[in-house]
Amino acid sequence: MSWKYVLKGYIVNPTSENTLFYDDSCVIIKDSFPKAKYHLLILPRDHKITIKDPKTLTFKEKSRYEKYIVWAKNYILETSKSNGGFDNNIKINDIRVGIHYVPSLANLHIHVITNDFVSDKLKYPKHYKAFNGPFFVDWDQLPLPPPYLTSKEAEMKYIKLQPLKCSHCDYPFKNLPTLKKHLKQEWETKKN
Amino acid sequence: MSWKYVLKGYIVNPTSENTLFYDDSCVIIKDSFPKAKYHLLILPRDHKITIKDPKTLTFKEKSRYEKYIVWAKNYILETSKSNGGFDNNIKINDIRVGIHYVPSLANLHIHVITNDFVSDKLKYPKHYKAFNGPFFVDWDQLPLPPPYLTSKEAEMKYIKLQPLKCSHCDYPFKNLPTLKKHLKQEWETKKN
DNA sequence: GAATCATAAC
DNA sequence: GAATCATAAC
Ligand SMILES: Nc1ncnc2c1ncn2[C@@H]1O[C@H](COP(=O)(O)O)[C@@H](O)[C@H]1O
Ligand SMILES: Nc1ncnc2c1ncn2[C@@H]1O[C@H](COP(=O)(O)O)[C@@H](O)[C@H]1O
Ligand SMILES: [Zn+2]
Ligand SMILES: [Zn+2]
Repeated sequence: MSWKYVLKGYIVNPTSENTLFYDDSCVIIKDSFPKAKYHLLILPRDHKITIKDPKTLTFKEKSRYEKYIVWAKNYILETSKSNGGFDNNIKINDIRVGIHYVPSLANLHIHVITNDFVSDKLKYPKHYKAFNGPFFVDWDQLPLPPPYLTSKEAEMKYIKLQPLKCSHCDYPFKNLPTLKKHLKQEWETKKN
Repeated sequence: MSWKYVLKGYIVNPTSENTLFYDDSCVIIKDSFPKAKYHLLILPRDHKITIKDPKTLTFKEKSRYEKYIVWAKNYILETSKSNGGFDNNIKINDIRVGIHYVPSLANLHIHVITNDFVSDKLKYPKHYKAFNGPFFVDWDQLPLPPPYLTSKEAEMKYIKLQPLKCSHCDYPFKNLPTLKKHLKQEWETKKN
Protein backbone atom coordinates (compact mmCIF):
# COMPACT_ATOMS: atom_id res chain seq x y z
CA MET A 1 0.00 0.00 0.00
CA SER A 2 1.54 3.31 -1.04
CA TRP A 3 1.80 6.25 1.32
CA LYS A 4 -1.25 7.82 -0.27
CA TYR A 5 -3.42 5.06 1.11
CA VAL A 6 -1.82 4.73 4.51
CA LEU A 7 -5.08 5.64 6.24
CA LYS A 8 -6.82 2.74 4.51
CA GLY A 9 -5.11 0.40 6.95
CA TYR A 10 -7.11 1.85 9.85
CA ILE A 11 -10.37 1.41 7.99
CA VAL A 12 -9.68 -2.19 7.01
CA ASN A 13 -8.31 -3.15 10.40
CA PRO A 14 -9.28 -0.59 13.03
CA THR A 15 -7.27 -2.09 15.86
CA SER A 16 -4.04 -0.15 16.12
CA GLU A 17 -1.88 1.75 18.57
CA ASN A 18 -3.43 4.99 17.35
CA THR A 19 -7.05 3.91 17.46
CA LEU A 20 -9.20 5.65 20.08
CA PHE A 21 -12.62 4.44 18.96
CA TYR A 22 -14.27 2.48 16.20
CA ASP A 23 -17.58 1.04 15.13
CA ASP A 24 -19.01 -0.07 11.80
CA SER A 25 -19.14 3.48 10.44
CA CYS A 26 -16.01 5.15 11.70
CA VAL A 27 -12.54 4.86 13.09
CA ILE A 28 -11.16 7.66 15.24
CA ILE A 29 -7.39 7.79 15.53
CA LYS A 30 -4.66 10.00 16.84
CA ASP A 31 -2.89 11.76 14.01
CA SER A 32 0.61 10.27 13.82
CA PHE A 33 2.16 13.68 13.22
CA PRO A 34 -0.02 15.89 15.43
CA LYS A 35 0.18 19.55 14.56
CA ALA A 36 -1.18 20.64 17.96
CA LYS A 37 -1.54 19.34 21.53
CA TYR A 38 -4.55 17.30 20.39
CA HIS A 39 -5.05 16.21 16.82
CA LEU A 40 -7.45 13.42 15.90
CA LEU A 41 -8.67 12.07 12.59
CA ILE A 42 -12.15 10.73 11.95
CA LEU A 43 -12.14 8.10 9.22
CA PRO A 44 -15.48 7.06 7.70
CA ARG A 45 -15.32 3.38 6.75
CA ASP A 46 -18.10 3.40 4.13
CA HIS A 47 -16.46 2.83 0.76
CA LYS A 48 -18.71 5.38 -0.95
CA ILE A 49 -17.56 7.99 1.54
CA THR A 50 -13.89 7.18 1.91
CA ILE A 51 -13.27 7.73 -1.80
CA LYS A 52 -15.01 11.12 -1.90
CA ASP A 53 -13.49 14.55 -2.22
CA PRO A 54 -14.36 15.87 1.27
CA LYS A 55 -15.29 19.27 -0.16
CA THR A 56 -18.33 17.61 -1.73
CA LEU A 57 -19.75 15.92 1.37
CA THR A 58 -23.52 16.45 1.28
CA PHE A 59 -25.58 17.55 4.26
CA LYS A 60 -27.07 14.06 4.35
CA GLU A 61 -23.66 12.43 4.39
CA LYS A 62 -22.39 14.85 7.01
CA SER A 63 -25.26 14.08 9.35
CA ARG A 64 -24.03 10.53 9.71
CA TYR A 65 -20.75 11.68 11.22
CA GLU A 66 -21.85 14.42 13.60
CA LYS A 67 -21.88 12.07 16.56
CA TYR A 68 -18.28 11.04 15.94
CA ILE A 69 -17.27 14.68 15.96
CA VAL A 70 -18.99 15.04 19.31
CA TRP A 71 -17.12 11.97 20.54
CA ALA A 72 -13.77 13.34 19.36
CA LYS A 73 -14.33 16.75 20.93
CA ASN A 74 -15.40 15.16 24.15
CA TYR A 75 -12.35 12.90 24.13
CA ILE A 76 -10.11 15.95 23.87
CA LEU A 77 -11.91 17.85 26.62
CA GLU A 78 -11.89 14.90 29.00
CA THR A 79 -8.34 13.80 28.26
CA SER A 80 -6.95 17.28 28.67
CA LYS A 81 -8.82 17.68 31.93
CA SER A 82 -7.33 14.53 33.34
CA ASN A 83 -3.84 15.32 32.15
CA GLY A 84 -2.53 16.34 35.56
CA GLY A 85 -3.78 19.88 35.15
CA PHE A 86 -1.30 20.50 32.35
CA ASP A 87 -3.82 21.04 29.59
CA ASN A 88 -6.85 22.02 31.59
CA ASN A 89 -7.28 25.24 29.69
CA ILE A 90 -8.78 23.59 26.60
CA LYS A 91 -12.36 24.69 25.92
CA ILE A 92 -14.81 23.44 23.34
CA ASN A 93 -14.24 26.54 21.22
CA ASP A 94 -10.52 25.80 21.08
CA ILE A 95 -11.24 22.75 18.93
CA ARG A 96 -11.38 23.00 15.15
CA VAL A 97 -13.10 20.52 12.88
CA GLY A 98 -12.62 20.44 9.15
CA ILE A 99 -10.80 19.17 6.09
CA HIS A 100 -7.93 20.24 3.91
CA TYR A 101 -8.84 21.93 0.63
CA VAL A 102 -6.51 19.51 -1.14
CA PRO A 103 -5.89 16.45 1.02
CA SER A 104 -2.69 14.52 0.43
CA LEU A 105 -3.95 11.24 1.79
CA ALA A 106 -6.60 9.53 -0.26
CA ASN A 107 -9.07 8.20 2.26
CA LEU A 108 -11.51 10.84 3.39
CA HIS A 109 -10.58 12.08 6.86
CA ILE A 110 -11.86 14.80 9.14
CA HIS A 111 -9.37 16.73 11.24
CA VAL A 112 -10.28 17.46 14.86
CA ILE A 113 -7.53 19.65 16.26
CA THR A 114 -6.92 22.13 19.07
CA ASN A 115 -6.02 25.68 18.09
CA ASP A 116 -2.78 25.89 20.08
CA PHE A 117 -0.61 24.52 17.28
CA VAL A 118 2.11 23.75 19.79
CA SER A 119 3.85 20.69 18.42
CA ASP A 120 7.29 19.41 17.50
CA LYS A 121 5.77 17.93 14.40
CA LEU A 122 4.78 21.35 13.09
CA LYS A 123 7.95 21.91 11.06
CA TYR A 124 7.03 23.88 7.96
CA PRO A 125 4.96 26.96 7.17
CA LYS A 126 2.59 24.77 5.19
CA HIS A 127 1.87 22.69 8.30
CA TYR A 128 0.52 25.79 9.98
CA LYS A 129 -1.21 27.37 7.02
CA ALA A 130 -3.03 24.13 6.25
CA PHE A 131 -5.00 24.72 9.47
CA ASN A 132 -5.08 28.50 9.50
CA GLY A 133 -6.53 30.19 6.45
CA PRO A 134 -8.63 29.15 3.47
CA PHE A 135 -6.83 25.82 2.98
CA PHE A 136 -8.63 24.63 6.09
CA VAL A 137 -12.29 24.15 5.26
CA ASP A 138 -14.40 24.17 8.37
CA TRP A 139 -16.88 21.35 8.79
CA ASP A 140 -19.69 23.91 8.91
CA GLN A 141 -18.74 25.21 5.48
CA LEU A 142 -19.32 21.82 3.85
CA PRO A 143 -20.38 21.06 1.22
CA LEU A 144 -18.19 23.70 -0.39
CA PRO A 145 -19.82 24.75 -3.66
CA PRO A 146 -17.79 24.58 -6.88
CA PRO A 147 -15.87 25.81 -8.75
CA TYR A 148 -12.68 24.55 -7.11
CA LEU A 149 -9.14 25.75 -7.46
CA THR A 150 -6.73 23.23 -8.94
CA SER A 151 -4.18 21.71 -6.63
CA LYS A 152 -1.49 24.03 -8.01
CA GLU A 153 -3.70 27.09 -7.63
CA ALA A 154 -4.66 26.17 -4.08
CA GLU A 155 -1.01 25.63 -3.16
CA MET A 156 -0.18 29.11 -4.41
CA LYS A 157 -3.24 31.06 -3.27
CA TYR A 158 -4.22 29.20 -0.10
CA ILE A 159 -0.76 28.29 1.17
CA LYS A 160 2.16 30.18 -0.30
CA LEU A 161 0.54 33.61 -0.48
CA GLN A 162 -1.04 33.36 2.96
CA PRO A 163 0.55 35.20 5.90
CA LEU A 164 1.73 33.50 9.09
CA LYS A 165 -0.71 34.95 11.62
CA CYS A 166 -1.20 33.86 15.20
CA SER A 167 -4.35 31.76 15.59
CA HIS A 168 -5.17 33.63 18.80
CA CYS A 169 -4.33 37.31 18.25
CA ASP A 170 -3.81 37.55 14.48
CA TYR A 171 -0.36 39.05 14.85
CA PRO A 172 1.66 38.42 11.67
CA PHE A 173 5.07 36.75 11.89
CA LYS A 174 7.98 36.86 9.50
CA ASN A 175 8.89 33.23 9.89
CA LEU A 176 7.86 29.98 11.49
CA PRO A 177 10.30 29.92 14.43
CA THR A 178 9.10 33.29 15.72
CA LEU A 179 5.48 32.25 15.30
CA LYS A 180 6.15 28.99 17.11
CA LYS A 181 7.76 30.80 20.00
CA HIS A 182 4.75 33.08 20.25
CA LEU A 183 2.30 30.17 20.10
CA LYS A 184 4.17 28.55 22.97
CA GLN A 185 3.77 31.76 24.95
CA GLU A 186 0.06 31.96 24.14
CA TRP A 187 -0.26 28.40 25.39
CA GLU A 188 1.65 29.08 28.60
CA THR A 189 -0.37 32.22 29.22
CA LYS A 190 -3.64 30.36 28.91
CA LYS A 191 -2.43 27.81 31.40
CA ASN A 192 -2.25 30.40 34.15
CA MET B 1 27.63 43.03 9.54
CA SER B 2 26.77 39.98 7.45
CA TRP B 3 25.64 36.71 9.00
CA LYS B 4 29.14 35.29 8.59
CA TYR B 5 30.46 37.74 11.15
CA VAL B 6 27.60 37.60 13.59
CA LEU B 7 29.89 36.32 16.36
CA LYS B 8 32.07 39.39 15.97
CA GLY B 9 29.43 41.39 17.81
CA TYR B 10 30.10 39.43 21.01
CA ILE B 11 33.83 40.05 20.76
CA VAL B 12 33.49 43.77 20.15
CA ASN B 13 30.81 44.24 22.78
CA PRO B 14 30.70 41.28 25.16
CA THR B 15 27.65 42.39 27.10
CA SER B 16 24.66 40.56 25.69
CA GLU B 17 21.76 38.37 26.72
CA ASN B 18 23.78 35.32 25.77
CA THR B 19 26.99 36.23 27.51
CA LEU B 20 27.94 34.06 30.48
CA PHE B 21 31.47 35.31 31.07
CA TYR B 22 34.04 37.61 29.58
CA ASP B 23 37.45 39.09 30.19
CA ASP B 24 40.10 40.63 27.96
CA SER B 25 40.89 37.34 26.25
CA CYS B 26 37.57 35.60 25.84
CA VAL B 27 33.83 35.79 25.69
CA ILE B 28 31.78 32.74 26.61
CA ILE B 29 28.22 32.69 25.32
CA LYS B 30 25.28 30.40 25.03
CA ASP B 31 24.91 29.16 21.48
CA SER B 32 21.74 30.78 20.09
CA PHE B 33 20.69 27.56 18.39
CA PRO B 34 21.84 24.97 20.93
CA LYS B 35 22.12 21.48 19.49
CA ALA B 36 22.02 19.85 22.95
CA LYS B 37 20.82 20.56 26.49
CA TYR B 38 23.95 22.65 27.03
CA HIS B 39 25.85 24.26 24.21
CA LEU B 40 28.33 27.08 24.80
CA LEU B 41 30.75 28.89 22.54
CA ILE B 42 34.15 30.18 23.61
CA LEU B 43 35.16 33.20 21.56
CA PRO B 44 38.79 34.35 21.72
CA ARG B 45 38.93 38.14 21.38
CA ASP B 46 42.53 38.42 20.17
CA HIS B 47 42.41 39.55 16.55
CA LYS B 48 45.25 37.24 15.55
CA ILE B 49 43.27 34.31 16.91
CA THR B 50 39.74 35.18 15.86
CA ILE B 51 40.73 35.24 12.19
CA LYS B 52 42.47 31.84 12.29
CA ASP B 53 41.32 28.55 10.87
CA PRO B 54 40.72 26.69 14.14
CA LYS B 55 42.28 23.52 12.72
CA THR B 56 45.64 25.29 12.83
CA LEU B 57 45.60 26.45 16.45
CA THR B 58 49.09 25.80 17.84
CA PHE B 59 49.77 24.20 21.19
CA LYS B 60 50.97 27.56 22.43
CA GLU B 61 47.80 29.29 21.30
CA LYS B 62 45.65 26.54 22.76
CA SER B 63 47.28 26.84 26.16
CA ARG B 64 45.89 30.34 26.50
CA TYR B 65 42.32 29.08 26.35
CA GLU B 66 42.44 25.97 28.53
CA LYS B 67 41.16 27.81 31.54
CA TYR B 68 38.10 29.06 29.66
CA ILE B 69 37.29 25.49 28.71
CA VAL B 70 37.49 24.56 32.37
CA TRP B 71 35.18 27.47 33.17
CA ALA B 72 32.66 26.41 30.53
CA LYS B 73 32.64 22.78 31.63
CA ASN B 74 32.24 23.81 35.21
CA TYR B 75 29.40 26.15 34.29
CA ILE B 76 27.56 23.26 32.65
CA LEU B 77 28.13 20.89 35.57
CA GLU B 78 27.03 23.44 38.15
CA THR B 79 24.07 24.77 36.20
CA SER B 80 22.76 21.31 35.47
CA LYS B 81 23.14 20.33 39.10
CA SER B 82 21.08 23.30 40.24
CA ASN B 83 18.43 22.79 37.59
CA GLY B 84 15.86 21.32 39.93
CA GLY B 85 17.33 17.85 39.58
CA PHE B 86 16.23 17.71 35.95
CA ASP B 87 19.68 17.51 34.43
CA ASN B 88 21.66 16.16 37.34
CA ASN B 89 22.92 13.27 35.28
CA ILE B 90 25.50 15.33 33.38
CA LYS B 91 29.07 14.25 34.07
CA ILE B 92 32.33 15.79 32.97
CA ASN B 93 32.77 13.07 30.35
CA ASP B 94 29.40 13.97 28.80
CA ILE B 95 30.84 17.27 27.64
CA ARG B 96 32.53 17.61 24.26
CA VAL B 97 34.95 20.35 23.32
CA GLY B 98 36.04 21.01 19.79
CA ILE B 99 35.61 22.80 16.49
CA HIS B 100 33.93 22.18 13.17
CA TYR B 101 36.17 20.98 10.36
CA VAL B 102 34.70 23.73 8.19
CA PRO B 103 33.14 26.44 10.33
CA SER B 104 30.40 28.54 8.79
CA LEU B 105 30.87 31.53 11.03
CA ALA B 106 34.07 33.45 10.55
CA ASN B 107 35.24 34.29 14.02
CA LEU B 108 37.09 31.41 15.64
CA HIS B 109 34.85 29.70 18.19
CA ILE B 110 35.17 26.61 20.33
CA HIS B 111 32.10 24.46 20.90
CA VAL B 112 31.46 23.16 24.42
CA ILE B 113 28.45 20.88 24.20
CA THR B 114 26.83 18.02 26.09
CA ASN B 115 26.54 14.69 24.29
CA ASP B 116 22.77 14.28 24.71
CA PHE B 117 21.90 16.14 21.50
CA VAL B 118 18.38 16.60 22.75
CA SER B 119 17.24 19.90 21.28
CA ASP B 120 14.44 21.40 19.24
CA LYS B 121 17.05 23.30 17.30
CA LEU B 122 18.61 20.10 16.00
CA LYS B 123 16.59 19.96 12.78
CA TYR B 124 18.78 18.47 10.08
CA PRO B 125 21.09 15.46 9.75
CA LYS B 126 23.98 17.87 9.29
CA HIS B 127 23.29 19.42 12.70
CA TYR B 128 23.92 16.06 14.30
CA LYS B 129 26.78 14.89 12.10
CA ALA B 130 28.64 18.15 12.66
CA PHE B 131 29.13 17.02 16.28
CA ASN B 132 29.31 13.26 15.75
CA GLY B 133 31.96 12.01 13.36
CA PRO B 134 35.04 13.44 11.71
CA PHE B 135 33.50 16.85 11.04
CA PHE B 136 33.82 17.49 14.76
CA VAL B 137 37.48 17.96 15.59
CA ASP B 138 38.12 17.41 19.25
CA TRP B 139 40.11 20.04 21.08
CA ASP B 140 42.71 17.40 21.95
CA GLN B 141 43.30 16.68 18.27
CA LEU B 142 44.38 20.24 17.59
CA PRO B 143 46.41 21.36 15.77
CA LEU B 144 45.16 19.08 13.03
CA PRO B 145 48.03 18.47 10.60
CA PRO B 146 47.49 19.22 6.90
CA PRO B 147 46.56 18.36 4.23
CA TYR B 148 42.94 19.47 4.60
CA LEU B 149 39.90 18.46 2.64
CA THR B 150 38.23 21.24 0.71
CA SER B 151 34.89 22.48 1.95
CA LYS B 152 33.11 20.47 -0.76
CA GLU B 153 35.07 17.34 0.03
CA ALA B 154 34.45 17.66 3.76
CA GLU B 155 30.74 18.18 3.15
CA MET B 156 30.61 14.96 1.17
CA LYS B 157 32.98 12.75 3.15
CA TYR B 158 32.51 14.08 6.67
CA ILE B 159 28.80 14.90 6.53
CA LYS B 160 26.82 13.35 3.72
CA LEU B 161 28.49 9.94 3.70
CA GLN B 162 28.50 9.61 7.48
CA PRO B 163 25.90 7.38 9.17
CA LEU B 164 23.46 8.61 11.80
CA LYS B 165 24.67 6.71 14.87
CA CYS B 166 23.60 7.21 18.44
CA SER B 167 26.25 9.13 20.40
CA HIS B 168 25.74 6.76 23.34
CA CYS B 169 25.32 3.23 21.94
CA ASP B 170 26.41 3.59 18.31
CA TYR B 171 23.17 2.16 16.98
CA PRO B 172 22.62 3.34 13.40
CA PHE B 173 19.37 5.08 12.45
CA LYS B 174 17.72 5.44 9.08
CA ASN B 175 16.61 8.99 9.61
CA LEU B 176 16.78 11.91 11.97
CA PRO B 177 13.32 11.60 13.62
CA THR B 178 14.00 8.03 14.74
CA LEU B 179 17.44 9.01 16.03
CA LYS B 180 15.97 11.97 17.89
CA LYS B 181 13.36 9.80 19.52
CA HIS B 182 16.09 7.40 20.64
CA LEU B 183 18.29 10.22 21.97
CA LYS B 184 15.35 11.45 24.01
CA GLN B 185 15.00 7.96 25.46
CA GLU B 186 18.72 7.76 26.24
CA TRP B 187 18.37 11.07 28.04
CA GLU B 188 15.34 9.98 30.03
CA THR B 189 17.03 6.70 30.93
CA LYS B 190 20.09 8.46 32.28
CA LYS B 191 17.88 10.64 34.41
CA ASN B 192 16.71 7.65 36.42
C1' DG C 1 24.84 29.97 10.41
C1' DA C 2 19.04 29.96 9.86
C1' DA C 3 14.73 29.75 7.02
C1' DT C 4 12.07 28.93 2.82
C1' DC C 5 11.07 26.56 -1.20
C1' DA C 6 11.41 22.97 -4.85
C1' DT C 7 12.45 18.35 -5.92
C1' DA C 8 13.28 12.98 -5.61
C1' DA C 9 12.15 8.77 -3.80
C1' DC C 10 9.18 6.41 -0.30
C1' DG D 1 1.74 12.67 3.94
C1' DA D 2 7.26 12.58 5.86
C1' DA D 3 12.36 13.04 5.13
C1' DT D 4 16.49 14.39 2.59
C1' DC D 5 18.96 17.33 -0.26
C1' DA D 6 20.05 21.47 -3.09
C1' DT D 7 19.38 26.23 -3.75
C1' DA D 8 18.31 31.52 -2.99
C1' DA D 9 18.45 35.34 -0.25
C1' DC D 10 19.67 37.06 4.47
N1 LIG E 1 0.39 6.74 9.14
C1 LIG E 1 -0.36 7.74 9.62
N2 LIG E 1 -1.19 7.53 10.66
C2 LIG E 1 -1.96 8.54 11.15
N3 LIG E 1 -1.97 9.79 10.63
C3 LIG E 1 -1.15 10.04 9.59
C4 LIG E 1 -0.31 9.04 9.03
N4 LIG E 1 0.40 9.59 8.01
C5 LIG E 1 0.03 10.88 7.94
N5 LIG E 1 -0.92 11.16 8.86
C6 LIG E 1 -1.63 12.42 9.07
O1 LIG E 1 -2.69 12.47 8.13
C7 LIG E 1 -3.02 13.81 7.84
C8 LIG E 1 -3.25 13.93 6.35
O2 LIG E 1 -3.38 15.28 5.97
P1 LIG E 1 -4.20 15.78 4.71
O3 LIG E 1 -4.18 14.68 3.68
O4 LIG E 1 -3.47 17.02 4.28
O5 LIG E 1 -5.59 16.09 5.21
C9 LIG E 1 -1.88 14.66 8.36
O6 LIG E 1 -2.33 15.43 9.48
C10 LIG E 1 -0.80 13.66 8.79
O7 LIG E 1 -0.09 14.06 9.93
N1 LIG F 1 23.73 34.99 16.52
C1 LIG F 1 24.25 33.89 17.09
N2 LIG F 1 24.57 33.90 18.42
C2 LIG F 1 25.09 32.81 19.00
N3 LIG F 1 25.36 31.67 18.36
C3 LIG F 1 25.06 31.60 17.04
C4 LIG F 1 24.50 32.70 16.35
N4 LIG F 1 24.28 32.32 15.06
C5 LIG F 1 24.70 31.06 14.95
N5 LIG F 1 25.18 30.61 16.12
C6 LIG F 1 25.79 29.31 16.41
O1 LIG F 1 27.14 29.38 16.00
C7 LIG F 1 27.61 28.08 15.67
C8 LIG F 1 28.44 28.20 14.41
O2 LIG F 1 28.75 26.91 13.93
P1 LIG F 1 30.02 26.60 13.05
O3 LIG F 1 30.40 27.84 12.27
O4 LIG F 1 29.59 25.44 12.16
O5 LIG F 1 31.11 26.16 14.02
C9 LIG F 1 26.38 27.20 15.53
O6 LIG F 1 26.38 26.26 16.61
C10 LIG F 1 25.21 28.16 15.63
O7 LIG F 1 24.09 27.61 16.30
ZN1 LIG G 1 -0.97 35.63 19.44
ZN1 LIG H 1 21.71 4.82 21.87
